[in-house]
Amino acid sequence: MASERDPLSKPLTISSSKRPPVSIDALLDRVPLFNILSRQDRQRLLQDLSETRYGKNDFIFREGEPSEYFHIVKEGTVKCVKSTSDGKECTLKMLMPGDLFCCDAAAFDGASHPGNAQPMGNVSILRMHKSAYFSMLKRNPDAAIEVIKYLGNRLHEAQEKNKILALDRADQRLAALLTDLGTRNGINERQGIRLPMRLTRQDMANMVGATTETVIRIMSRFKRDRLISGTANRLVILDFDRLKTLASR
Amino acid sequence: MASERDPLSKPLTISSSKRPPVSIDALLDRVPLFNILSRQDRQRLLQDLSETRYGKNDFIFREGEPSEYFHIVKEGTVKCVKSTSDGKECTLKMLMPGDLFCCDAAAFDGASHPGNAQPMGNVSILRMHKSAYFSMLKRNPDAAIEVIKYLGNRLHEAQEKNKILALDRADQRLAALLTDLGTRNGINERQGIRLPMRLTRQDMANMVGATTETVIRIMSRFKRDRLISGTANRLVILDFDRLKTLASR
DNA sequence: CCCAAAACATGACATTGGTCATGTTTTCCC
DNA sequence: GGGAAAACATGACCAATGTCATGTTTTGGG
Repeated sequence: MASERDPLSKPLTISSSKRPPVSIDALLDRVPLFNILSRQDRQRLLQDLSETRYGKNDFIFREGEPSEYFHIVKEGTVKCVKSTSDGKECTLKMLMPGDLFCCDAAAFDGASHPGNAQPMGNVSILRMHKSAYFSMLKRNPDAAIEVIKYLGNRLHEAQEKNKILALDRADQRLAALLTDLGTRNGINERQGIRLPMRLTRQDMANMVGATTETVIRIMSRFKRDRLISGTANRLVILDFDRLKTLASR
Repeated sequence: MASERDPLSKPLTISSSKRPPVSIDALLDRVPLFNILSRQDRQRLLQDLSETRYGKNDFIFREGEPSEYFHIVKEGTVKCVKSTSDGKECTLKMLMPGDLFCCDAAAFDGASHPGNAQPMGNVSILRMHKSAYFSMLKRNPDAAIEVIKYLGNRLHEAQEKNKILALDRADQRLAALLTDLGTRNGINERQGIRLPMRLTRQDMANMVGATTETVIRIMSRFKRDRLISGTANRLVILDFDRLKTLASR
């Protein structure tokens, strides 16, 4: 189920140590929002985009900071995180190359970021000031409609996750996370579907609303049952179908 | 905190038995999306909008049905529900007069509804075929930007709810629900803030991801602690601040 | 106004998952 | 390649919440 994504996601994924250079043009080609722009508008756009690199412990932005820019992930993985005063964290979404963020309301009125954006490893981000973004949308109703579609999809995702958090057990939530990541980003290998991003038990715990210990216990069970293998750096789904069945009861 | 909403929400809220007639124009005045349209476009819009009434046990649409229309709540309350094969339900959102739904991707490509839309009592819904909606957005980039803002807000709401479901205890989730409803829709009265919609323990359970019994127990405790009073038909928040503190630890 | 249905309530018990403690393995950086 | 830090692992215990059973109160339609 992930095979049709391979040729696209491979060159944009940060691999172990060496990272092939990615042109901005090659990225924009893959993003529907930019594909529909006229040649002229797309040239103008390139003027307004700037690229920034971040490392493991940086913040792209923090919760509460004013939201001034529209962002696109160019390389690497970015996580959207909310945290509580007592140190607990909840990872809302992992953004992959081509994903947009802050394409919404906060970019227009004076609102602030509702959560942190943090790199998972080395990432490269394109950004554009909201005024340039805003005027691009005004010139291109079709682009605005692409943003509406994108936001609609993100909303449905968030609502689906709501349902899972509200109704499912921890093992089902974890199975849903793994099959989702496998479907979106997995790379087919002989043994199964490999997840291309580093993902610790702690990372998973933050994504499914459970403690690290609980996730470790469940992953140990999954490993005993030959559903998965490996740890953070090399996580492979051995039996996608059985995992999927567990997730959707 | 709810006082500034009173003059607006009162005439549009379905009251106990008699419901004052509401003109479509009066509703559209309050919806940012329509306020920015030219007089001419707004006239055209009125041609394309049709009104439908639904009662307690109807479905406005069901999960899986093709998504053909853009909707606006005119009167009453609509709930967005997802359910599982084994009969459990999760209420994602309560929509009030002026709220939009299906303003997203599903309205453009051939996608289907990701959940049910069900009335909570008698409601009146305006709808517009996606082709008319689509062309209105193309003619009015500003309208498209309003939709982007609206969807952005809905996404933030959904993400905030994600965080609450992932990290908070049932009593905190319930306190968060009550203060949220109180802030958005509450009506100030002598004893406290009354919630204007009928809301059973079961309804609340479906909104916070808990069982009816758990919600009954927590509500009994809240009642003993003089945080709230009343049941479904007349629910009053007696101590908003304490409830808010409980919610946000 | 009456009565059936829905909503609310409460207890006993089972299960899930959190907490804390302690130990092993893996990773990664110098 | 060696050592500290991070990640993984497991047990004991307990708090939170689900499940099931049973009973009372409230509501709303005829």
